[in-house]
Amino acid sequence: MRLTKSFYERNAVLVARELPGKRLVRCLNGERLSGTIVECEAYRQDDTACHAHRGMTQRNAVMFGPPGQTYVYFVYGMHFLLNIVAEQKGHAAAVLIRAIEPREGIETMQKLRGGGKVGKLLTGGPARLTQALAIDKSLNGTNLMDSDVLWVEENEATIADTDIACGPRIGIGYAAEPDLLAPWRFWVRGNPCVSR
DNA sequence: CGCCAGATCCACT
DNA sequence: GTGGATCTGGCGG
Repeated sequence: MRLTKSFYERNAVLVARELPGKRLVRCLNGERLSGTIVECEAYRQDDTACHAHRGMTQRNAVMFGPPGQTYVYFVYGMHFLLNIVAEQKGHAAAVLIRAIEPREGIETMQKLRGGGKVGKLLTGGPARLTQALAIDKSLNGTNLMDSDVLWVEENEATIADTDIACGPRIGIGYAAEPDLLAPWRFWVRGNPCVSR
């Protein structure tokens, strides 16, 4: 069953805490590629690590829109990163998906990644998973509640609260001290696909 | 192993 | 013009 708007419209930190264990599904040429979300991070409007903290721009506009849409952006000249917009329209917030554990379509993901990669090297890392799932800027603004190419659904197995760990976010050295230290990264304790 | 630079584009200043 | 919510391969210890 797909996650609904009521899941995404809450505080991004709460959404990020509950996304690990859910299943990210990408339908590519009729094939289901999917994996369990095992690592993600929350970003909020008044957060110096967040792209939206200086206000709306062409790039981050979707973060200011309604929840449950994707925010896909390009960094470092070669990587796409996948976020899910959270909170209500007008409150810019999103959750960066940092790692998944592959479930379906693993061979296709390996081809998309250039072959031979397994475990953490296949889908552990925000740019690795987008490459494995063929997610690029053309999917920016996708509505996860009604898209037929990308969505998030419940998994058959859930993760116990005690197996969710949290800590500071990765790669935000430019942020101010309190934001740098905020424990807004959540991951499945001990999962081999977590990026680090 | 770990460290570090290069890759390579585009939105924002 | 600058630098980034990253990854990879090459080099040195």
